Amino acid sequence: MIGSPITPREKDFATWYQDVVIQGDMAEPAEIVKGCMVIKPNGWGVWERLQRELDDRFKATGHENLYLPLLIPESFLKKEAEHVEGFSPELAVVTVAGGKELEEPYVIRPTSETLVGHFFGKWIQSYRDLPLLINQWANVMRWELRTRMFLRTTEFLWQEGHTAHASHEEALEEVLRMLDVYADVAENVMAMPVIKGVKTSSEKFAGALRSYSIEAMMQNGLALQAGTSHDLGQNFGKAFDVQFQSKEGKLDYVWQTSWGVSTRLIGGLIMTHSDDKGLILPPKVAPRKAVIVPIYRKDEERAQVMETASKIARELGAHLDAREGQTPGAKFFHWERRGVPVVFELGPRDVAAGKIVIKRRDTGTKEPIAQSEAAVTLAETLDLMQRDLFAKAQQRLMSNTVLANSIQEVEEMLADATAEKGGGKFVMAHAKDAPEVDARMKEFKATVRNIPLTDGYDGPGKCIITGENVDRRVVIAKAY
RNA sequence: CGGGGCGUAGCGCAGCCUGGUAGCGCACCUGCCUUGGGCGCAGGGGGUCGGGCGUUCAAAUCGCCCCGCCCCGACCA
Repeated sequence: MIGSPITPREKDFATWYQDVVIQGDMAEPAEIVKGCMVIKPNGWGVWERLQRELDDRFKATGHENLYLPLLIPESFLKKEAEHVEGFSPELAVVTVAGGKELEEPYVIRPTSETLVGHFFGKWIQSYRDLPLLINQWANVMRWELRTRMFLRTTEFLWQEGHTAHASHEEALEEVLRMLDVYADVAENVMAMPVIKGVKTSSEKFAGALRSYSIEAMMQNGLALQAGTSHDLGQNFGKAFDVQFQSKEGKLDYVWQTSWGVSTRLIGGLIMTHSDDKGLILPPKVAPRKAVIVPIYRKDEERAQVMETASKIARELGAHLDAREGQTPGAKFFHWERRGVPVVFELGPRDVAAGKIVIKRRDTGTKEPIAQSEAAVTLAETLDLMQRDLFAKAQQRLMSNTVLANSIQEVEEMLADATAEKGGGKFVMAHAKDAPEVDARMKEFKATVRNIPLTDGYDGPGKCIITGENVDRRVVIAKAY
């Protein structure tokens, strides 16, 4: 329950994560619905902020929101061979409705490429209809065998962007543009450093030509795919007969893209910043940036403290914790585990001196400041905390990234890494995008996370499995 | 689907082996007292013991069946 101790990261990282989610009042398992969760107000508040940051950027890049049905005719999924093969194991299917067996079952959307294909076919006739840039905020369902709150649940929330273009070049630009948007939000809003890259063929989205991802490193060194952007080529255009007439009067299939991030981001956020005391939220995503805890003994002290506290709370837009019957100590713990970036303490001594104590969640540092400077100091502190959190995460990413020049080295470096015990690393090695390479990695439960878009190392080299030349090192890690 | 664990008050658990009609901590309610890092004291409310069947004078406890949840693995954003 809320108020219970939090398992230290050292002892068991996976349990720590669960504890932080629950103690931080972010979410709880929906015990009555297998694999699903209840996202509580503190967690939903973070999602709302992420949504806004993302949505603003989608609009700024010319996209419009719409909404498509939750149910998809089963036959739609089957139109793209690779797509149906990839998704069929995890589909939930509606076969009975209104008390009758349906003639054709509906699948609950696992993603909407097929519906989009159908409607794009209706909406697109000529090159004048292109590019078509849409996005949907929705829930999707994938029947996962193993779930973890935020990281993988049966039902989850996301946005899925879908676009159609007249040329492959233009589509590819879109794919990379949106990957940049994701990296921007991850790094500058969530303070979570990521590596942009291309997925290997065996890890790509079912039905795509190529998939791109941003990969983040959690505190246990495991990788988390935090966002994906797909170059769908003409695969869905052909499957759903989405043709347009070019300026020259020729018919051609459209070039499509799709891209998405989900509530999984919140899991990444938690595993990037939080500590053994609970949640730590970067100021830009925190539903409550600052809370004031009043301290008093007698009634006359209470009156004075509360008057000053509510005045400052109004000025700062901070939340005043005016709950009666709770000691200040209990309140400090309460806000600490919920990840509030800044907590102010205001007692009789401070009121008398015209001061207030400001405390930072991430560092735990506490200092008295003049009340008149509270607003400025708060703004500075939030700004500094945002940057410090990013710097700290980036430092961790760098110090846990290692180079390897043989498959044995890679295997050794990742041998002890698990979600519970930690010890994960990003191992940079030369490796080809080939099935035998992925298969070899799988033997020790690692994967090629992606092939970075920019080479931060020593350029070309020989693949550690096939010996063939490849032009850069790839990210190999164990992942969620 | 395989391996492990667990279902007893809102939450966390004890009781079960050795049957006798349910208890502890936290939370909650009332009063007093306290308040600069989880206050204290006193009193109080709250239970189909996951479900079904069976054994028995008697089942939380023994037996059989079922259901659910969590963790670990195989699949995956």
